[in-house]
Amino acid sequence: MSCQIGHDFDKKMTVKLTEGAIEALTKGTNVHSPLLQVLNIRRIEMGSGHPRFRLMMSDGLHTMSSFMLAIQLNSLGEENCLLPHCVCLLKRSVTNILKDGRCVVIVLDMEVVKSAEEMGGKIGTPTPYVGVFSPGQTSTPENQLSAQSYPAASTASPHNQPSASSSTRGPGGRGDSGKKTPTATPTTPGGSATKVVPIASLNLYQTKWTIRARMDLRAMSLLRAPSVPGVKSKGRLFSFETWRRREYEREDWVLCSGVVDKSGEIRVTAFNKEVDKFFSLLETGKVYYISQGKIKIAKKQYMTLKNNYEMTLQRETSIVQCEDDQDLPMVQCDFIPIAQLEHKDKDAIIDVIGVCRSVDGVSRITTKTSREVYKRDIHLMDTSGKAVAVTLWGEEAEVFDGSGQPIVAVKRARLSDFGGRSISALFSSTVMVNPDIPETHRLRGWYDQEGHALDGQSLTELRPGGGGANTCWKTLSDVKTEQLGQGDKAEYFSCVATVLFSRKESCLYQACPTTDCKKKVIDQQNGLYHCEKCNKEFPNYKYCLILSAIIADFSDNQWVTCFQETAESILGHNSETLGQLKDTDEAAFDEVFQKVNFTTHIFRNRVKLEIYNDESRVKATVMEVKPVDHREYSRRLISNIRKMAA
DNA sequence: CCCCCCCC
Repeated sequence: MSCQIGHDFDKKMTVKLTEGAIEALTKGTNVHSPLLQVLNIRRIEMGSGHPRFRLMMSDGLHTMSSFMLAIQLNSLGEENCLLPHCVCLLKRSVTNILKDGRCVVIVLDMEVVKSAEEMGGKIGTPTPYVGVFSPGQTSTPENQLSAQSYPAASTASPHNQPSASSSTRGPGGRGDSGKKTPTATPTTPGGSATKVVPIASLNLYQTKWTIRARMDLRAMSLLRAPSVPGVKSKGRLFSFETWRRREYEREDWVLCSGVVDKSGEIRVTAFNKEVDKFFSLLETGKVYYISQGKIKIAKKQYMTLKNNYEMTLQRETSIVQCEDDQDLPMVQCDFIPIAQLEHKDKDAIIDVIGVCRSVDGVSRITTKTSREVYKRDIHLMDTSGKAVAVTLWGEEAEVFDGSGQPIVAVKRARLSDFGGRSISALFSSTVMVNPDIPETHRLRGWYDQEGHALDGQSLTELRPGGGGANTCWKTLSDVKTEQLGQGDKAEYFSCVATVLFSRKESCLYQACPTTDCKKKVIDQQNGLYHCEKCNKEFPNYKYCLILSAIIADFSDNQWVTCFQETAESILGHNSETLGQLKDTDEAAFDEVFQKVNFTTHIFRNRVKLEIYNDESRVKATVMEVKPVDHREYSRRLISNIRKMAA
């Protein structure tokens, strides 16, 4: 049947919606990418959590208003892409049947194919769908769904028929029965309510249990693994927040979290379908009833939570929010004062908290197994005046922002003996920036009042000269007295130095226009330029830089050569702009070089003995130019003074 | 069903 269009034939589009799709979605039968029309959209504020968008959709035959946008699609709602009457392709969704039989379709991926404007009106005369609900239910599900209840509850599977509503009862015997909401009454799919048991009592043999536990989603991590049959993939670590920002992708997903109650904690893992189903329903720090999870023995080597078992979510698993959760503890940390780390064993799993007083740069390293990974050390100090380096990995290292000296807590990190004592964040660690706990406020007050003035003694021994682990700090006179770079191979050092002079003459050259080729071209005097490296002729060239400069610190000065990137960052302009200035505005070009004088930077230099016409001399090339971090620089100077005084 | 936490 073709769709019916309204009265205004000349303005409206003809679109055939997927009639019967709503019935199929609620029944959990297969329906492939149905075309649906948005009839209404409503934003629901969720208090502390993300707002949620609820949609009334039509398939031309029926309407249903319990479509929810998964949080990762919130931008569609926020950016007004889903206006009433637009037509959408529902690419991925998951249907959840609530305890009382109401049905919620979580929209995981959806594309607007016709805008509201193009459509102009409602297609056909769809009627509210009432098909699958329990006998005796008189009203349509949409007017019963409350903002409080729908995101909290999700039953086992899309195919689970909502027959349990009449036989549900509370988890019995707990102190929460008085204020129970309808969502806080978990049942198994069979309809039998199960007893709430402590996490510590979970075992391999009993399957009819319900736990009531706080979701420690801050510990949630996701592995995304390309599904290549027969190939065990390494996967990749994502932080919870980062995943939320990502577009949903058709890949294998694994989700880990911890849940805790008074008796203990257990690791919870979900895979693909269950990730789809539960991920956008769960919130950090909320309490849920969980039943019908699969209990397995945890592998020792990956056991960082205090439990010999772990749980995998499966098709039958039910997770239902418990609103009345005051009695359950928040996720506990057992912080060890940094000073005491000296006495702890290597490889101990510990919780640590401190002021992040400095942050090293992010670096990309190659592991023994040729894996590339980001790494970043941050330095935490606590009221003991002791400090320690904490290594963050992967995306966490990449995005970490230490501005404003935040309080950083790391739960379940591993103590390492590298450099004396240091700490490494693990897959199962939780890194919290300014967590809202008393320790944070105590440390903040201490640091702002007195701690900031402390030099702080680090348990992590830095390499001679201080600074970052890889940084070899030298004064310019050290470089000469130590005869750095005079051997066979090049040597590298860093210094804080000031530009005294930079040579504007012949700093620009005509280079091959090919991307990544910086070879000087030969002007053929016929309008063409030849690149010997690419062995090609071009009608054009680009400007590149070789800048000679004198840099100086208090001890000495040094001629250095800067190539493209470092020259650009010293001069503060890109080579193309400089080339144009040189050709069009000589005075402005000169001024650039004037302004560069007496600017101070961190230089990382390469020194190597080079031989020209039987004469050898050390040539210094600038590899990297960075702004001076005065706080860190001062600390290093103080530390050097101490060493000299000692 | 993941499972790796790496490097200096």
